[in-house]
Amino acid sequence: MSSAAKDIAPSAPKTARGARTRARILKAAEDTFGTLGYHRAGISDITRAAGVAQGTLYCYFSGKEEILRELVRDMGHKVRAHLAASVIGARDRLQAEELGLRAFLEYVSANPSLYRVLQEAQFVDEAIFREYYEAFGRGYMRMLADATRKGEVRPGNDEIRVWALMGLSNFLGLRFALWDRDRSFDEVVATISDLFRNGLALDGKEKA
Amino acid sequence: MSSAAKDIAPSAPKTARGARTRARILKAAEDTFGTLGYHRAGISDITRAAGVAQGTLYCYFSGKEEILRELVRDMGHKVRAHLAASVIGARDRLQAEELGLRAFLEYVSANPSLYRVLQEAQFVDEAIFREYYEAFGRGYMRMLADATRKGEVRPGNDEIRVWALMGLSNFLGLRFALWDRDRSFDEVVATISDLFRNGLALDGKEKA
DNA sequence: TCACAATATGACAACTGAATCAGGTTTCTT
DNA sequence: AAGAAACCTGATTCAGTTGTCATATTGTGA
Repeated sequence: MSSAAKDIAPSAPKTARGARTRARILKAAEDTFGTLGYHRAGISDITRAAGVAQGTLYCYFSGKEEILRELVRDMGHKVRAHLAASVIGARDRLQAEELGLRAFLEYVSANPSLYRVLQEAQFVDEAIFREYYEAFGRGYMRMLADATRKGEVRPGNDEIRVWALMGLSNFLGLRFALWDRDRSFDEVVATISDLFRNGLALDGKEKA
Repeated sequence: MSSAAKDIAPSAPKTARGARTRARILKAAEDTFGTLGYHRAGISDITRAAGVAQGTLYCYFSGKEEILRELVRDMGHKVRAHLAASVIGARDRLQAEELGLRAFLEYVSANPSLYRVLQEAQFVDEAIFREYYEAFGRGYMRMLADATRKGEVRPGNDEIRVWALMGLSNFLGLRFALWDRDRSFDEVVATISDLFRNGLALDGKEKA
């Protein structure tokens, strides 16, 4: 595991051309991982899709794993930006949840590759996977705490809630955005909104 | 892809010894996949752990993938049995959810390997992965429908709810049972129970 | 225009790990 | 105890992969 040159990341591109090539490789890797999966995808599949030679890939990445890490980091930024933009102007936390869930479903639907890449990263480099969800969770917890202070949300253990909410979104995205779009996003959002507003139980709140 | 002998599953063991060996291989594969992951685990790792030769594995399985499939099927039965047993005697659906979530967390904690195997199966054979959750979901939907009829649960789109609930459990298991046991299961169950009984919102039900 | 630094090439050496199969061992039956 | 059937072995094969490197190309500043 202490090989000589393997872990040393190649230097960053120094010209615009290099930056462009690096980006092309990254995009090609995203597509290739997305369709073939991380393990089935070979370096040659990626470079062929990018239209570069095998060796070129190693000018910018130390190997397949580093590409995956880069992709996951990238995805973290993009998803968070997309969701953050989507909830601007929400009246309250509950409406923000609706907007956020819809935006997430739309994002997954439009970016199936990145979604798969993230899930597969769990088994390639668990640290980067955890980092993604922990970063996501931190932001989410801050929003819940704010909402609680404003009296929009009942007090509770927000860390647990946040993991529950992330899991919920994750599976809804998998089932209703990635696998089969046999339910409208409206329907999904409405159902979950009802859960957040009223719970599952039929009888009223225990404490008003 | 139409190779001659590859897809033909080897015959089932015909003696007790064969059955024992097959079981040993399966158990070794579970452990090996659990610690190394499906892809990092080699056939030789599995056979070494089982204390058999490489070739022996092919007496009972057509290859690595079939072992994974077998393991996922196995896990489906075991988890469902464990959860079904855990909710016997529940007063109502809400209490059943509490008991079920706790049993799930306990199961994950006690069987980290099988949990990881299931998640990785998503990228090795998506069909078997879907099958697992769809089977799970069907049973779950039936229970929700019953509970709705009994007036324990508000009417709603149970298919969507079930996927949300499965995702929620999945992430809570990952974070609080598999990764870090830094919160008691009591705390997790109580938080989710509150969500199911009262929702997230502070103000009361829209319709009493 | 020339020099030279960055970028790109692609054949290939080195390696990996799944699957095979000819032959040995154990267990059962009569 | 002999014979047969089931079971097990593990060195070897082989298809496929990664990462290397000597060489070629491109673009830029003096």
